[in-house]
Amino acid sequence: MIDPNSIRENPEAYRTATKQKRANFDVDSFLSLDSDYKSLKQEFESKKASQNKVSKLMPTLSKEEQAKLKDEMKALSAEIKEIESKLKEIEAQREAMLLRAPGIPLKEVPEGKDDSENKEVEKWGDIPEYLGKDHVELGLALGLIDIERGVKVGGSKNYFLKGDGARLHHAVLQYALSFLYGRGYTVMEPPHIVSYDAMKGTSYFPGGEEQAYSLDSRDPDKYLIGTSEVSVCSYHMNEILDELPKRYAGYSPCYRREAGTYGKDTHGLYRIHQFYKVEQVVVCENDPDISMRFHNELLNNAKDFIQSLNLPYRVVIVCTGDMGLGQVYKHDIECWMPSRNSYGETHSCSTFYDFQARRLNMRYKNKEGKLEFCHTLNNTLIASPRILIPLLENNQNKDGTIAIPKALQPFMGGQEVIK
RNA sequence: GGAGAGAUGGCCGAGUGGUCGAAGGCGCUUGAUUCGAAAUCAAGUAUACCGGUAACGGUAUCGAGGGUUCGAAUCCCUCUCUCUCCGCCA
Repeated sequence: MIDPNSIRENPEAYRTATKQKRANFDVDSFLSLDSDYKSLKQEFESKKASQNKVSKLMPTLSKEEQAKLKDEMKALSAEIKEIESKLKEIEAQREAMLLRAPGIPLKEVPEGKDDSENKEVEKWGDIPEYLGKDHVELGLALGLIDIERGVKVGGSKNYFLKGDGARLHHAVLQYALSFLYGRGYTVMEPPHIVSYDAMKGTSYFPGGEEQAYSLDSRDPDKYLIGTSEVSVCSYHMNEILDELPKRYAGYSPCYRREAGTYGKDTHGLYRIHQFYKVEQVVVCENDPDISMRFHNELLNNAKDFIQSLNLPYRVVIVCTGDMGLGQVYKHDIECWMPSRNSYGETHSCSTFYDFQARRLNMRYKNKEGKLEFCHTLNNTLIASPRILIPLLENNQNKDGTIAIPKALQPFMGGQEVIK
């Protein structure tokens, strides 16, 4: 959520951001509604003030005087009620608009229409010779992945992992949790089913309803999370935090409807309805420098982690048109996926400033003792099974076996090879 | 799923129609006392928004929403959540 004052003070910046992000927001209709809202509210408050004044006087008066006043006050009361209902209506409209107002991208963010205009800023690792088998073939041959049966049981975009495939999947997740624990992050096992408020607070709703599974028939207002960011950020909803920063490692399954993606990335484990993710979440002070520091920390954690798995990757800075509504600064990390003959997105590192914290009503006392909204950030540490694509494909051997990266071996009982 | 009890400030807890943003206590802050501390005493101690340079004034907020009333923390309705008992259950 955007501070309405900030829109009043700097409408042009919001016009630009709205265009850049193709947000469903109109600065000028907001401003006009906002001014209606303000004047109506003032009218309401002054009428209410005179009513309160009389109410306080009432018990000191005689019966006759009271009766006389009551008749007068009846009219005022009716008037106030009418204004109040109008005010409520306009307030709701204003709130709905405000929820769709975009965060303004930092000056570092390149201008661009979509992901094709993201800019590569870093490249790491040598791309190995591709031996020709993709993860689906490898998975089938070694009994690691069974997509056909996944579809039989759960419909399209479903899968089974089995045997060493399932073990590798758990190993990489377990390793990720240990890794973040070692860097001072608090491991969180959060709710997978959340309320509308949590979805709204993290800015998935309104707007992202199509992408979320809803349990609506028997449990209205309950949704499956698409990332533990939703639960973990909402952990401090409506709270005043007395200790910052907070570093969390959220671990959860992620459920995504992937509506509108039919025919896109149909092959293998790239785009699926259910996966697991270890997510980094930071809540920190309301300060651009501090946010930037944490953005780099989160990005570095992810880079260090992939490097320890020895997966070639590149980092791109995400352009204006490919950013989410609330994000002001964002990098993606893409790992090399031989079967796609390209880098594929595996990580997404976002800085929100106070966009989510305002929606979540998550505050802290700053040095002057004043309450301020926190800043929030998040980044993937690892998402699996998508990460199995580069993991299997880049590590395949000529004899059809797969080398397990050194860092994962302890989490596979010391096993070095999948065969 | 059935039956009952409850939700008040940072915390505990009083408050069944008016002068209640809310007693009292705890906690916290400041001052007095003390060599210092404890104890004691005194004062202060919610948030948001609007107006004002400020002092200050106004409005809202007692789980959420609606209703009754000139006036609601207090009465009525709906919902959410918590607790206890019963049933079911990994």
